[in-house]
Amino acid sequence: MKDTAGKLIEEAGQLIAHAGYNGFSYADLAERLGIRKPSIHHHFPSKVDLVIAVVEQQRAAIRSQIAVLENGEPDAMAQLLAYVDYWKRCIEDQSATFCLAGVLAVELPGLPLEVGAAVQRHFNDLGLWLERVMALGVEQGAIKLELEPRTSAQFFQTAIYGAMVMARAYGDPGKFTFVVDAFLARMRTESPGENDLPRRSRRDRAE
Amino acid sequence: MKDTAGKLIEEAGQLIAHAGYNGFSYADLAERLGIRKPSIHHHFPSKVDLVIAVVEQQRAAIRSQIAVLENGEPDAMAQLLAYVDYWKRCIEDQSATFCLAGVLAVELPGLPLEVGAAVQRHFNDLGLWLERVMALGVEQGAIKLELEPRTSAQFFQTAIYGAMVMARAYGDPGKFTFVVDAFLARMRTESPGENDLPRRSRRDRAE
DNA sequence: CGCATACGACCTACCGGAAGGTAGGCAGAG
DNA sequence: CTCTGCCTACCTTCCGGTAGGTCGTATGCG
Repeated sequence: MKDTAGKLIEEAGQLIAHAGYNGFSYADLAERLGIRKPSIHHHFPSKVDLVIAVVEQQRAAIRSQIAVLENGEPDAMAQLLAYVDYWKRCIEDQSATFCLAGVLAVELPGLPLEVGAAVQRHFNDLGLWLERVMALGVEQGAIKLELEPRTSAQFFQTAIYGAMVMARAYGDPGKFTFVVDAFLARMRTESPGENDLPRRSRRDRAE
Repeated sequence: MKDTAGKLIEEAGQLIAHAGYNGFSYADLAERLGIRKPSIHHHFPSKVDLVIAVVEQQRAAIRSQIAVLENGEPDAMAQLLAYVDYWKRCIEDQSATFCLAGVLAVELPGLPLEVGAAVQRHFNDLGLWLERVMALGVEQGAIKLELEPRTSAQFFQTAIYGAMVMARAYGDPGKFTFVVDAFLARMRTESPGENDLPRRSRRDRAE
């Protein structure tokens, strides 16, 4: 039910997550939408415009999701799990096997400057939110934190993106879940089972 | 003092690490070497051949470095630190701001199959070595390991590549060192100085 | 030794196709 | 009557790759 511009952003996002900025063309995109190549220019004058729109849309989506979590979910660990579960689902059901901003970040030195700037804004948003969640989690006693919230947040972000690289490199989506779960286990306070929080179930299924 | 084929592999490696497979061309490469574009085909018939050669050369270099470490350095933690220090130096002095196989891994779904296979071989080599080192480290009591060596190795690899993504995304090479050090700190046995094993010297120098 | 041959490394010139992008037109809805 | 959304036709530039030639050196051999 989306308009063409929206579909363009959506499809472009998938293509970027698949093979990066230089890995897709207006021709690919046009074919997916069932329109002609120059029609894309009507919505996005240049490829740079399009890709920036894609990143900014992703950023907006995440920001609004963060807002929902921060307003509706008081528990820090539950917020983190919601975020992690989102990516677990995306990666395991193949609907998105990598964060598109992550792909762009890796090829960032070769990207147009404005695209790079948008990517950095995305990472900043995410990093700042994680910092808030970490601080909250320590306060709540759900997260053990021998380090400062800032450090833990960066560490967590590293684990997420590193796990995506691993899943790609080994061609095994399960690797993401496996690695991220191992990380979460270490981050929790000791003996999480005896905590005040209900835990859904065991997912640690051997790989 | 390298021959042209060697220079091509070296320069291509830098270009790939910079912007990925689709982010460089034979024209770029020719300009760097000061030769004409078609001359490259004399050494590497196709771009796929060239890139595979680059990955395989990198892989061979790492394999031989691993062999040196495993024969000459009995201490597991010291082996890990040597590996980490290598990347710290490369990233902080900007001589290589990302593992080229890592860049290729991220865009793997859009790569020629043979290139993807070479990239996976590289990751396998690295993963298997890390597994051996982890097992050795636990045996030596230098690494605390509530998880199996296999899991810890994957976790470590995740941290390395995740930290590279972070350094790129935030445009800050220091982030790599920062995050990796935080990871190493968590991985070590508590108060490593009071262990049963003699440790050569303190290398934990704060960042 | 002199000389032919062969080969490696590079060159110029060129190809078909795909890249991102432009110009201008046409149909339908407000 | 205009504006939006799409079209066809076309442009320039760059892509990876080919064909074929030149030069220098190394080798084989009478």
